[in-house]
Amino acid sequence: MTAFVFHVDLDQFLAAVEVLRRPELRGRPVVVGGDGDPTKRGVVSTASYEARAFGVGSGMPLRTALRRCPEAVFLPVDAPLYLEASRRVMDTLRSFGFVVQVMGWDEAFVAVETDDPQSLAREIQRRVVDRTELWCSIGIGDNKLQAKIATDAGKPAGVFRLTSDRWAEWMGSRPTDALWGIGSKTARKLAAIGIGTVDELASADLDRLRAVFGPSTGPWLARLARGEDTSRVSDAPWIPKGVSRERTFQADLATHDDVLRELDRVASETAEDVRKDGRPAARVVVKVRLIPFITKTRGVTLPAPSSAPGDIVAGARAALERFPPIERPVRLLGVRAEFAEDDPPNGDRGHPMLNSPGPDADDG
DNA sequence: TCTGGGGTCCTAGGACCC
DNA sequence: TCTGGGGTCCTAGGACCC
Repeated sequence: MTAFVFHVDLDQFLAAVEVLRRPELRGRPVVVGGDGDPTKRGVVSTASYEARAFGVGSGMPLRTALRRCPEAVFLPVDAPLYLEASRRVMDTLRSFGFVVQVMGWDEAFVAVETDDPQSLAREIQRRVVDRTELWCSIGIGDNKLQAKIATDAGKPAGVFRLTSDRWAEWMGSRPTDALWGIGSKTARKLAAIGIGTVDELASADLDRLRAVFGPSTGPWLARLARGEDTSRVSDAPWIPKGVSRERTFQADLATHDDVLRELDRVASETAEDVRKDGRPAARVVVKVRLIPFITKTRGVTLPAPSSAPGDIVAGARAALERFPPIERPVRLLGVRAEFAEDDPPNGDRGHPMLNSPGPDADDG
């Protein structure tokens, strides 16, 4: 028996769940996002494959999606529905007896032991379809990073293996942002120092990377490019560090009174989440997005950690006063409450999503 | 094309201390 | 005159992910 990591990712998850509820939508372009009104501010959460054929994709403004595919069916995000479908999928994955790490509504890592990973992956897919009527794709890797990247190559409804023996051949000539953790900004920064491909990053000079990206991030980028990841698949319960609420307004806020009124509303929602959590908040951070899409944050540490809604709202007002005078229309307000740190800080910092042991924790 | 909402972690710079 | 050398904490911003 050999250990592998599987990455299981539901295909067009939100759209697929909507089609189960309304079978007449099958085969039609379906776009899930915002409150379902494509003339409002909002973005696409999931587009069905039929909609993708029109150039509609995740993260795209709904107004753009409407222009590209006027005949699409636009639906609001129905979180409770997807959460329930997700729970059934995750329960199905756990029914195999392996450790399952849930990564969101529609994906999970599974730590498996098998002599035939392809067959096991097909078996998992089959059981998920039988129990939930939802199709997933499965990436097979020696670690989470490899498995995560493998999944996309198998979509839809596929199985793809990207283990260490195949890494360099499959990834080497791809652009650096094909790696999980490198986005457009980092890719551009890498390109500026002559690193365009995964191969080039894998063999890049570490001191150079340290100088440009910092002592921790630099070497980590090189490890990513080599397909290295020592983090474990963990089913430990997730404990949020804070809670936040934010609102983009359909019409920008023009007056200070409007801003104050809406800030109180958003802060009250955050306060309600704090109350539900049960832990007191230690710090409150306000986010303001101005026209044209300029985002600033200011925060305050509360005099003492508190769960009282009045204290959260007062903290938000105090944070707002730390901004320079707001002289442009406001398109978004957000309020985040951070809980007091009970545990000592984790010295094993790694990738946000990989939860890896970090730069100093192993041989590198 | 005019860009949601909810998160996490890393980095840099200033304050402060010895 | 030309300004130590750390260490830690706090804050704002950047980047990324689902």
